Amino acid sequence: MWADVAIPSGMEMLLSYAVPPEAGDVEVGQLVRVPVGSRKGVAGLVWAVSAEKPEIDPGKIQFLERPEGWPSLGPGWVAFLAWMADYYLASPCRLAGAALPSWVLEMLAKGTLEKRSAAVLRRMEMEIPPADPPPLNADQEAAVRAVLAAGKGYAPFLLQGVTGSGKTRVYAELVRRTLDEGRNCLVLVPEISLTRQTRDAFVRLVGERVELFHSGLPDGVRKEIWRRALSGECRVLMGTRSASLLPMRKLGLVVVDEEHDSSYKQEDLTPFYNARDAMLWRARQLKIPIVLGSATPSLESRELADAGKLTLLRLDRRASGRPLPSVEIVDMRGSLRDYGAPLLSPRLREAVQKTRDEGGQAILLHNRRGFAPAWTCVSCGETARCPDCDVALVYHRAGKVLKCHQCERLLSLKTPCARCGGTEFVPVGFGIEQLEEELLKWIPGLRVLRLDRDTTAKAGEMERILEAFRNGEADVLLGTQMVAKGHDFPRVRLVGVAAADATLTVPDFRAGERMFQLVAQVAGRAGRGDEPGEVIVQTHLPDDPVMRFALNHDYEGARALLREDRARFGYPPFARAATIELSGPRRDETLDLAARAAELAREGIRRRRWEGIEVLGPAEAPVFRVRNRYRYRLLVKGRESSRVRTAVQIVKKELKLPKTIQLRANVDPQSMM
DNA sequence: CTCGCTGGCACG
DNA sequence: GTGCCAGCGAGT
Repeated sequence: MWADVAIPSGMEMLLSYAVPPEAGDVEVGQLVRVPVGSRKGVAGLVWAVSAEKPEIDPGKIQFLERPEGWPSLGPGWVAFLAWMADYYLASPCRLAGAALPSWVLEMLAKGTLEKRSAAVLRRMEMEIPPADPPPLNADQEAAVRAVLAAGKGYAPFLLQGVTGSGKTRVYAELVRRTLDEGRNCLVLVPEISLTRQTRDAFVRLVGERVELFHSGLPDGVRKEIWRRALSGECRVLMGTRSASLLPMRKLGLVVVDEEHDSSYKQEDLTPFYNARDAMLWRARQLKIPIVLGSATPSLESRELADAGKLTLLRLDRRASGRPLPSVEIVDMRGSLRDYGAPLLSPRLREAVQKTRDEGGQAILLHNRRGFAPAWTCVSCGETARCPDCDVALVYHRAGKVLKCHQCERLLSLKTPCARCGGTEFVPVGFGIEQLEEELLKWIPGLRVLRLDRDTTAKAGEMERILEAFRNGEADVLLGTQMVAKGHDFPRVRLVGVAAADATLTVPDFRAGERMFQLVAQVAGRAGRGDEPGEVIVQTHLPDDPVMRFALNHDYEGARALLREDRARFGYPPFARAATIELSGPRRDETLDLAARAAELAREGIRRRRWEGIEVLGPAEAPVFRVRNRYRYRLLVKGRESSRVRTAVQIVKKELKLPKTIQLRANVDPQSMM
């Protein structure tokens, strides 16, 4: 018996090994130790088994070793990873690397099975109050019944419910029913920042242990969850993107909350995958129901619903019966001249002040880190740039540094001007630190907590800040993107968006959709308690049609408009796309290879006589140089995903790359270039 | 002539 | 990914 083994690494190929007679039968999904080159005892995952001898030099074949005490992760789970590898054009080895935590690999290599730490177990203890869910309202009841009626088998749903309509209540009911049948549940949520409170609310609704899993948790805790997922002890798992790769046993239901959220798509590290789409495949494989939920479904999902590929369930009324909060728009054109405060209009300032004076809380959102997005030389007008990347350095007043938001490199404020050597600079533009300062200046004594990547760099800081806000230790929670999502603070009466159009400045076909989702989500934050909510949106584009729809909570209107644009320009959901990025230390060499890649793709398409598929580029990436590597991109666009991916595969296979040049393929990219 | 670094490659 | 070997430049 022989086995093809994936070695968690950057390797392209599987390696074949002989199964020693004493190991008995080896199953796909087993963890093994194998020799690789001169290294012995490297961890690997059995990807395939065969009774036939592999077609390689028989002298090369070595034996694998089956370690004691490790259960198999299961052929089904490996089939899932194999689908991911195939669909997202990543090697099995990469998938094994992404899905197997580093501690598994280390313990496997060392051959020691560490025992569980009492401290970790103590930390993971939680109080489980008896379930105390409010009764389902008619809409919720109908949604639950629709899912249950689908019975056993693959059943995908899109639960479109306005903010405050009680989607969570529906999830909880479905989870309870699934647990009653002795099956386990996976609930995906978009960001770390909101997992704990969502979990706590969920525990009360379900009356069952709900494990949390995300990359911000200590290693020991993740280790224990992984173990419990695999043993089937973990009955309800709530986690972020990475939780989709856990080897959950007896899975009977998947929920993907806020399915439209872009954080489900991993695009910084390979494999580039979308956990939502991966879970759709997984649910089909396991023949179980899956519920994608959102107040503002992605155009893709909503289109699938129209096509009958997802069953649309709707919750059109708020559970409380209260109307959606009114959204007020403040025209910021001329704000600097008129108010002297570029981020804080008098209207927003008064609203914050009033909220504070009445004992309420406010959430303010501004999606720009730092104090000023530019640092400009007064003598020659040159803007300070990162030496390694093609971006302006951001002035951080709190840390008294210039920061590159691409590579996080720090530079001293004393760094002389690259053009004229000048040493005097002025900050230009307005970041979140500036809004913080304006708030403190205009509203004396205001207690502000800032939540952004810079204040939450330390582990646990995010939770601390959110907890402090929840405890009423501040009047205002001021944050970037991360405060928009799903937080449910009962005392929040006011939500303000400082610059709602900031997302539109990025050249991206999803910019409009993102702005709509942002404003709609944020609008849903206010007035969740007993107080009516107030939402103030500042913008330089008060007449933007997407903005108007967002203000009126008009999803259908926005969808119709965005859909028209996408259809006209041939973007998703009307076309499928993939990008190929080539990066290298030398500009011309990288461009030559990118051009060659484009040629190969076009040639492949021509040879197959495929119509309706095109290759655009090479073009410079939006940030051309990062960490001193030049980046060129190709875009492959077509009606069928399989053809688009095949075109990319042709390039991956046929393009000979020098070691210094990197190729990264991105299937279903978040943005086109 | 040897030591040490770097790049390219194979690993079953 | 990682170790190994070849090839080359600097030092004794």
